[in-house]
Amino acid sequence: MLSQTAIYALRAVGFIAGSDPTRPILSSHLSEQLGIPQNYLSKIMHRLVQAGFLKSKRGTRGGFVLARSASKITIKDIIVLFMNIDQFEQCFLGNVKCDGSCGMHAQWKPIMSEFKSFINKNTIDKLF
Amino acid sequence: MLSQTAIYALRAVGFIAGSDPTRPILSSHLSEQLGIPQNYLSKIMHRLVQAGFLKSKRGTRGGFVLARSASKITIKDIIVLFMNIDQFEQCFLGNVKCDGSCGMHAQWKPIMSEFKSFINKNTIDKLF
DNA sequence: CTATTATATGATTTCTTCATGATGATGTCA
DNA sequence: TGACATCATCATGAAGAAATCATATAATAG
Repeated sequence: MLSQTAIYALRAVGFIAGSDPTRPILSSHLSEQLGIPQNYLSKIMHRLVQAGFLKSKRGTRGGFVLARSASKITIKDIIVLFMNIDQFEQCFLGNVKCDGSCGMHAQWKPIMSEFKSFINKNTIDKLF
Repeated sequence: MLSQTAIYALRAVGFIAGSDPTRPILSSHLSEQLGIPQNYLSKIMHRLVQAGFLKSKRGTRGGFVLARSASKITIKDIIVLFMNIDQFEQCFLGNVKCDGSCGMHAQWKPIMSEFKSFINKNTIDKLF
């Protein structure tokens, strides 16, 4: 459902959201606590900074902090950075523009609606 | 959600289930109609034969037919052949053995339950 | 028996995702 | 200033999924 990378990103952001906001979190600390390969995580963090969800600070007492309130960042915001969200619009057998004629449509649509609503309404302060 | 290969397999099986059962379906015909690379499909078909869902016949008037009634083959039966179904048991952030303590568990579980029930109760005669 | 029609299958290539290692750049503090 | 801490970036590699190529094998028709 989610790519490994998206999962890593959500875990990392969630961890930061659950920490003392006055203390930057080290990339190495995240890596250790969450079991994410350090260098790989480093790139993920960088993308999160560039996208404006985190702020990074180098040097002593550096690390990562949230760039905005955790309750203002949805799970979906993070997911779209790391995976193609079009797949959530597809019908069961991968048809992007299913007009409802496929036999599964009526049953499949509500399941995906639930999922989309789930990632849309939940913010990262609920992750931990 | 589903791997490309699983989607191909379901489309192929669904197509056969919707065809005249007295006439074997050619692999080349499936490939054309469903837009699946021929040689790749050939291997998928072979796995379906080995697993007992299809019967194959070579030579003139050969092709593939269902080995048993379409209403006796669930979508899940096909899926498990082509992807690891464990991922459907995971909690939202990939934790296989989430004890319910994660913040998302209560919301996530019913969504996955719906999905699992969906693939379990629907048979391939409903695919077309 | 042989030409034709099909499926079967192994080897190889390509693409993407995930991961690692080494090095560069920058901020802090004594 | 200089040592160190920390993020940033580059370049490479490993693994799996997807796709392709080439060829083998089998059944049928005539």
